[in-house]
Amino acid sequence: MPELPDVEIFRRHLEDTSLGRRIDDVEVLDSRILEGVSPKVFAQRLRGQAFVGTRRHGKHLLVALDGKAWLTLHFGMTGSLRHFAKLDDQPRHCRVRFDFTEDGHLGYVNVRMLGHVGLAEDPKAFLLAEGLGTDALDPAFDLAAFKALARAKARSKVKALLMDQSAIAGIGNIYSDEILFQCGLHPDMKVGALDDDAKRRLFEAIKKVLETAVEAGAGAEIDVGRLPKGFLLPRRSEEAVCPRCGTAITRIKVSGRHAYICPNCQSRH
DNA sequence: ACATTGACCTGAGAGC
DNA sequence: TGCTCTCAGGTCAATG
Repeated sequence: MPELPDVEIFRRHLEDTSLGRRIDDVEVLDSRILEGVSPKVFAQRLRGQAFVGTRRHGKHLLVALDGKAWLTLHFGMTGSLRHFAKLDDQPRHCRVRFDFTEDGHLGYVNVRMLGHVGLAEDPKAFLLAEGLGTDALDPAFDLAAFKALARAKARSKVKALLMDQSAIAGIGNIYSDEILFQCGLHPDMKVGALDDDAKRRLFEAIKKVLETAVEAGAGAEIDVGRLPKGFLLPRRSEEAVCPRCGTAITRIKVSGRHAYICPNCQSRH
């Protein structure tokens, strides 16, 4: 679930429900999710602080506290964020719970525990240490920047480049498939084999697909029913057919991950 | 410099 | 009902 669009939606959910709220207490329900800090210190540092701002970079969410620290959140494959009113409503697999002095609780939920929650002094230094490339939706990431990346990563497969967080931050398995489907490129292609027009189409698909997915997530999560009809995303199965040409969708393995493609629409040229 | 594999975790769903 | 197997939207380390 949590690729850039999902994390952006979590960010907005936090802004809508929890910004300006003061933390009365913090409950760490599973300490394995914490990175670089003990539950005791984590709770001590947060108690009495308020959430005053948010920042997303790729799949990472950072939350500013009115002290100088930042809360850092990464969601792995199954993480999410949910505000709830009463303790009775605490979602399953809630690993960290922020209890506000008023207006309920914010839960960091994560089934598979692949993800981390921590504290950072300085967001820039934190992102640098994580080794992340530019955020895929950052306006500074433009066609020229993408072409420069493509030159540097000419020997990678296109799907691997899209998912490489040190190159472009925010795209994972699902959205890399969607982007490649939308611009008609085969995931197995070498980046170096893309001509100028293919690079431009790929770059435009990155922006378009991610923006469209964020728009489809006005609620707390992406509603696949609100995605355009031409999206592959709701059709990730081998029983599905291409929304464009009706050819059977197939599953192949690329760079160690399963990719769903339309063998008719996605060419190697 | 790249791809591949397995490990980290838990739960859902399929098949028996 | 319950067992076993496979799979999953992320990342990291080890290996080829």
